[in-house]
Amino acid sequence: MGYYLSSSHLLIGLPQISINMPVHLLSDGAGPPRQVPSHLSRIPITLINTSVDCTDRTVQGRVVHKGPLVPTAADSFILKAVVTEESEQIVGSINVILQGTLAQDFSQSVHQGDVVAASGFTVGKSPTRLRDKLHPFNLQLSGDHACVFVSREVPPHPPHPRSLAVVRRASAASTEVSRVTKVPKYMYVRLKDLKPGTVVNVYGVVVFFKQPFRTRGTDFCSSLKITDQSNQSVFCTIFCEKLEDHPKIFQIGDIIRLHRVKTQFFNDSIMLVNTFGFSVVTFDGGEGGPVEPRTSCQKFHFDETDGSTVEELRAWAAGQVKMPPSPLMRLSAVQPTNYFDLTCQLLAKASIDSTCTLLRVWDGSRCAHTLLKVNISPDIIEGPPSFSARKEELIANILVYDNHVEFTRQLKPGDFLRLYNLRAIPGSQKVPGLPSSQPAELHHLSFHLHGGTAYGRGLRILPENSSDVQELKRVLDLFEDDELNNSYLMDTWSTTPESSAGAEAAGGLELLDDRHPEQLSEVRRAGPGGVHHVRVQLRSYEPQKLHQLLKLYCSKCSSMQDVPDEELVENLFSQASRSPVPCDPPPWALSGMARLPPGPLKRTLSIHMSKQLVSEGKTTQLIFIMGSSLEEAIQLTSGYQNVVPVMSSGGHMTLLDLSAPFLFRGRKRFYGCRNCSDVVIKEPWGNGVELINEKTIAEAFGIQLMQFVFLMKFKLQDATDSLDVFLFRDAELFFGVTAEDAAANQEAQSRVCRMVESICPPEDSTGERPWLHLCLVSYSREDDFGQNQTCYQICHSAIASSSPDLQAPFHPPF
DNA sequence: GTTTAGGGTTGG
Repeated sequence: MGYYLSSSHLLIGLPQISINMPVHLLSDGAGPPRQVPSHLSRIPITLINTSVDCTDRTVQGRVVHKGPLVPTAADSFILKAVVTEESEQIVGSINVILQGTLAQDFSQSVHQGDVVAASGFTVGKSPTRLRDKLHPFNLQLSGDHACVFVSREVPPHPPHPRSLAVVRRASAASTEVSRVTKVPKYMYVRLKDLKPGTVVNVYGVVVFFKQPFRTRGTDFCSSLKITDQSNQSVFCTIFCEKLEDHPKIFQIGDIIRLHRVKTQFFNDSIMLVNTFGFSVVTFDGGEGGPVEPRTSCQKFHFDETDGSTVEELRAWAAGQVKMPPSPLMRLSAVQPTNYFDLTCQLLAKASIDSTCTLLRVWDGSRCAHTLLKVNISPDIIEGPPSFSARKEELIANILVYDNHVEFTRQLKPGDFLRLYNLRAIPGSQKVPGLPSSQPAELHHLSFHLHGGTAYGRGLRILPENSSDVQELKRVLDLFEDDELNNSYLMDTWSTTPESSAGAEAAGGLELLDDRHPEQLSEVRRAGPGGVHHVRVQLRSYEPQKLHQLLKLYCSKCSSMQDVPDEELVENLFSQASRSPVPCDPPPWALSGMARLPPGPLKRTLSIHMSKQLVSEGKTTQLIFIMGSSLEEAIQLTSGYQNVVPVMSSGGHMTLLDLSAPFLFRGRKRFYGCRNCSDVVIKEPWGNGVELINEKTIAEAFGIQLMQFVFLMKFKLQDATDSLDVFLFRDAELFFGVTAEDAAANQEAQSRVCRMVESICPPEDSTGERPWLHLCLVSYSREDDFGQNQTCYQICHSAIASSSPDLQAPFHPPF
């Protein structure tokens, strides 16, 4: 079936379904969206870039990730999704950013797994491309022309006849629309109103649960206890043969909806057991978060009343003091004898014997106590046998016993896990499988997942899209970043402050996540390895000269350097042209003199072009120039797509010193890393290379391409403390501008400058200093003296300005 | 047309 979503809620003259949602059913159908208007032609995701005209084009693919609906300033919304297109071994994935009512509609009506077609989009640089390794560009959908067509897989069976299903059965033979009229809704019984011997539907907040465990019968069993606004708590037992049919409960406070459970008496109280036609859906219990149903069921009823029921239960539970506290702990907080739940990533595992498996996990924080070391022969370890000394310090060895061993067999290194009711045990322990000559050391803390299911003991894999995993990944990613070992981030900032121009606009900062803010003093107390949401003002920032916040960064050796200024580059060019040593042109080159458009030549300027490219008529693709000034090289970019300045060295053609750009493309300049490049000029178009750009040229010349990055230091303050934080990893997201654009383009630079001034108006201006909602991640790094120091970075936060000036989409003028 | 379990920690 298809929907038409549009930010202006356009109906295009087709029947409307009576679902009370701002979504319009066009026609029934399965497979690829076939109701897409015929004037739209499809463009493969892999071909998307900013120089392709995307008017009347569609991008089609499957929604493999759907992010939360995030409120922004000015009462709007933003939602991010990832769409994947698979065809003939080519797989392309691209980030899709939806705004406004389109984001709301998408959030409500589109599920992960749906096939969508998007049109009316604009193409932008993806600020997360370095991190998510997805497409270098993204699709931006907002405004009246943007729309999304949705198609959903045909469910294997017709839905329950009484259900007002979001997903209706599609008939391949017919495109007739089945209208839904006056469908009876599900009735939900309050828990205190349950009567024995009835089959009911209920909603509740989970106050206790066990992950499914194997019974002596044919099924797995989930045990849980739920409560609701009637203040009654009721025990439930769910029997299902398949694990995927069991409730997906991640933590206490989750919301659960049970359909077709029967009531029965046991021990003088009423309880619930699943019965025929049973189905279950769960939701995160966090107030303000997106209402995303968790189910493996393809077809399930979900409408706007479900959304509000979940919200009501969340709000009610948030005000209940009797709700059990969460046993979740970071490793850094764990004390001897604690029982606790742990969210972590599995790094390696080893089967010790039939009753015990070792899981090596981390959560990015460091336990305050010395941890048990388990020496396991490398040949029984699945995953890396060892890690860097720095990382090993964060790894917890967890011994999993008895009934839980079976579940660990399906785990793979890299999985995100939640372990329930772990025990931290101090002192000497007999570890099974270890020779008695190697007893666990005294006073070392060991972690055990004991046998049995008491207190919900167990473990489960958490899906990557869950918010807890997303948060954990941000912490872990930071640790993995080698750049954080780079002392650059710790260098003293030598910039002298200078007064900037008056602030033009008062901006606001919007966190792409809605949490209760913490105070800076709490953040400081918490130490490294955490994610914090704060409400702060920006007291000052460094550097104050904007061009200095752009750096060149090598992802291979993690070195960072300033972008060379114009004078330095000019000098390198004039040095290279001062010694006109003759040079044998390479055998593949045609050589001659350049005509510089416009204006006369100031001196001899020799040029080299590829014979092959010239023979193919591609005369403007690539030019090598020798003896030119910087200015002349820049002029040549108007006539040639790739301009490579070269010089003669030992009779051979070579590049200028790598402090200079090795390539000019339009306004963009590309630099190579001095440490990691091994320059040999070869034909970049060999081996069937069709495209000539900075990547293919760098590869052919043995150059390690450097990236433009932003790096700033902010001093944040609130009523309790002040804190120095870096803006680095998520800086492009923060500014909504890529560093590469800012490097090539004055307009982008001034945009960033205005944004910084809007959140930190100069002292002498009348502008008020806005309060900013920011997400901070804390991590530990070693300083030059071997001391661990806690650092902070702004993550996952973006400027959402109310100023029209800043809000206008940015289009590079070329 | 319904067996299984029916929360509650000491254990390597």
